[in-house]
Amino acid sequence: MLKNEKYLNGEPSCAVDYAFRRIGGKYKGRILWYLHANTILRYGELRKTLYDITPKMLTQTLRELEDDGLISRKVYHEVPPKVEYSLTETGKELIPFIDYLRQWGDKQIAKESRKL
Amino acid sequence: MLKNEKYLNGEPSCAVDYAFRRIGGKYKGRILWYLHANTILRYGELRKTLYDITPKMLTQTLRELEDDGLISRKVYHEVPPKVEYSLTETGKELIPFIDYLRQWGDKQIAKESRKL
DNA sequence: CGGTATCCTATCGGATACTG
DNA sequence: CAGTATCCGATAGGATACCG
Repeated sequence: MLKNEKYLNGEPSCAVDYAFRRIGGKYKGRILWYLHANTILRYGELRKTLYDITPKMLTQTLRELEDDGLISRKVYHEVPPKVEYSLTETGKELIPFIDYLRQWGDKQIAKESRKL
Repeated sequence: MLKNEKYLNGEPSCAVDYAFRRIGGKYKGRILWYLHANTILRYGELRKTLYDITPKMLTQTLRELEDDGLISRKVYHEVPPKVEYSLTETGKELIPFIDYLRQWGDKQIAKESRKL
């Protein structure tokens, strides 16, 4: 398990590293979580929910998640256009972990506020 | 759960974000995982295990983890010096989650290699 | 509505040399 | 052994304007 050094230069050095590369980044965790909570979200809805994201970052992040097979993108060829995002099966497998992390985060935030 | 927008400018916008900030970064996941697998590791042992990390990044990352209460640092005032790192109770709470993520990563890596 | 394009800056992380 | 210090390059992310 240790010394799992089969990947060199640029490749993940272990599965933990591999996974973190796919869900790291400033907004990926939140996007996955919000998609889980709502099943389907449109581009504009994601933008409102993530209120502090720029369109550039939102598009970029959504593309990366799509390329990594964590979300799927459904385009409706209408006017005005409509695009829906949802979790893939692979993406859904990450939800228990994100939920666990969220609970842990809540606990730490509560701890911190008690100290103030 | 959504619209958890009590944190503005610089503060985490939700617990998912909060948690990702603490375990994000290029090496944090691996460090936590290796410390769990070995219980205690010295600075040089971590450096060898993370083989691709520079001393600057290792020290910096360890300090951040320590400041966030995820690991503890024990200094032996000897010559030559000896410093041991281990997980705190709060840090240990993250292990099941990291392990889940690691298994997920392993599965994806296996999937990818089947496609090649 | 759902994006692109362009430009810019700040932070992250790397290389290397040095120290108590 | 366990770090610091300094400098530097890459890249993640932000601001703003525009487009089909």
